[in-house]
Amino acid sequence: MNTPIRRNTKQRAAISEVVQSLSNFHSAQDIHAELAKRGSTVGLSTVYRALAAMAADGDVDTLLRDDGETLYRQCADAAHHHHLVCRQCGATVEVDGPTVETWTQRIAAEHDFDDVSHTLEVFGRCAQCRAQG
Amino acid sequence: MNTPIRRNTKQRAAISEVVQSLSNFHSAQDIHAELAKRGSTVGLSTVYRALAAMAADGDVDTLLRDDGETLYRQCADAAHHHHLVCRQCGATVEVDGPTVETWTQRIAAEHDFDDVSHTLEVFGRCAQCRAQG
DNA sequence: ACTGATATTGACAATCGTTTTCATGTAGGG
DNA sequence: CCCTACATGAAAACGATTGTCAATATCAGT
Repeated sequence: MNTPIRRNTKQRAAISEVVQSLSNFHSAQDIHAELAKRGSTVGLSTVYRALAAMAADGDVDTLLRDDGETLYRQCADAAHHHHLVCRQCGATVEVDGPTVETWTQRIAAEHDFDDVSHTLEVFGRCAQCRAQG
Repeated sequence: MNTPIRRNTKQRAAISEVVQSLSNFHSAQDIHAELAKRGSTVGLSTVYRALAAMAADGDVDTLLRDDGETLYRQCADAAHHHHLVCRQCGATVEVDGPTVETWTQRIAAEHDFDDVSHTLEVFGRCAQCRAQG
């Protein structure tokens, strides 16, 4: 049950590079397509595996879309934070929520729950998209 | 583009009954299986369609699991609320979060976002499961 | 550098939840 | 009772993700 040692490969470097160059959240398939567009021949399975590993290491953030598709994003802050995402253009703002964190703790304590974690995402329409209509 | 009129059928009644009898969150497949166990022959597609309709009408709450599977639950309170779910046994507590609601509004306003909504779920381990180890 | 143990890759098949298709059944207003 | 839309169910289609497995590449130790 020991975690396998992680190796540095061209493929992972390429994937990492693409994820960094893309702002906002993108699916594994998106990233694979972008990779292909740039001439890379990385396999789709590899993209999935690399992204999963990066997410496990906390190098990228994940977001579950309504339809169940998983989206990945390179975040500026490695610490725990949440996202404010524009429903239309996908523009993403990283937000810190100390209020929410303490609220979560309190709720858990009140109901005698242990080892708590939470998921929180905020969706809306950004100023730019609103201006356009 | 007008919403179709909703009809009352035996199938939907059966599905509704099962959902009510099951506490906590369950997948469409779970519900279909439970239906079968009780002698009903409702088709899987029908279960999916009925649950989607019920969710659209706000009659049941939905929860997206990490692996993308959608879970459904009959909630006591029809109003907006969140859930504190035990990771182990699935026990669910409905919690109200005025703090979170106002925080969300503030964050959205600060970044000039419009028409905001949010998803928030809290996971943990309940007292009972902790006692068992 | 060479080597060996082992992590990684990629093409493809398999899985699995969910949606669609379409012919048939049925609710419910007139 | 009769329409006419909506609903059903079986099966096929779908789409994201994961597994398989032989070939390959990484890297620590020599």
